[in-house]
Amino acid sequence: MPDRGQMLQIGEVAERVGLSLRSVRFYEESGLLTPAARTDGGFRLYTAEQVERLLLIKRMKPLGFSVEEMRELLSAYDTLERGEEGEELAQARASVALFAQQALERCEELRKQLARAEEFAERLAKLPSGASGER
Amino acid sequence: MPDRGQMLQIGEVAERVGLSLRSVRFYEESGLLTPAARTDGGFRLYTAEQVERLLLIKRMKPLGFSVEEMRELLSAYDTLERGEEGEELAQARASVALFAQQALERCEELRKQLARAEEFAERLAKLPSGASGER
DNA sequence: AACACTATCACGTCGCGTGAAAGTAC
DNA sequence: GGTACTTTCACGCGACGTGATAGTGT
Repeated sequence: MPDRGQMLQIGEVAERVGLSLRSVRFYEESGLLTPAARTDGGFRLYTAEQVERLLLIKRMKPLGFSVEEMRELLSAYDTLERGEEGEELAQARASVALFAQQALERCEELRKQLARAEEFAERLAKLPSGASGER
Repeated sequence: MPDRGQMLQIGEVAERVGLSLRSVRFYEESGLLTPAARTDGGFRLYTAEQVERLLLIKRMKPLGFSVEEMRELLSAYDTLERGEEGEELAQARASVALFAQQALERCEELRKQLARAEEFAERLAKLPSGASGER
């Protein structure tokens, strides 16, 4: 049981991670992380590890994984970190490997999108000076 | 009035552009483009120019502009292409310039996201072989 | 007792997805 | 007259945003 002096309320957490309060609560509703504790009054309290977990979630977002997919991955991740064995371990490894491959594919997609976006942005930037001669 | 032999129905258009039928209709609902004509039975008919316009919309999407913002930009774009003058022209140019700058900023954001995503994907890929020694 | 912070509903938004039921084109 | 394509509702969804109203912490 961590000391409450070490723990952060949702506001501090949200600011450090760069998420809205609503998002943090939403991820909790969705089963991605539960605050380690609550104050007597009911305020959520988070450990440093949970802040890390939120950062991980935030890094996953650009890859376009759904909340459900994140939950799966985080669950497998947890299984690995807890040092499970046998069937559980094998499944977790398989799951993580699958996500890793998908992640690489989505990075590829992101690169394409970025390329198209850059092209578009440049064409836009070139336009306003002389407008009529464009095709 | 273009010849209907030259024009395409929504299915063909969607396939060429790579959007769903629903998306094409949605962009119409949102005021981004109106089909050039309809058949007697009510089928939407699109010109080649409108296909181009849809491609433009599709290229804007990765930059994260809202439909309302797209409408603004397309409107300004149209003003430039129609060779307006005076006040209208000035406003349109200003608008396009603003969007151009925002587009560049969002490209910058996209690059950052991609970088974080790549880092994440790599870490994921390295994980499943040896799991316990991780941080 | 003032003040910022937080709690839980619960409805709103945006960009479509997904039928359903009917009409159209060839 | 079959069948592939299209039409208009209209509700659903994901990932939060946005109040409203009330309780908490110092």
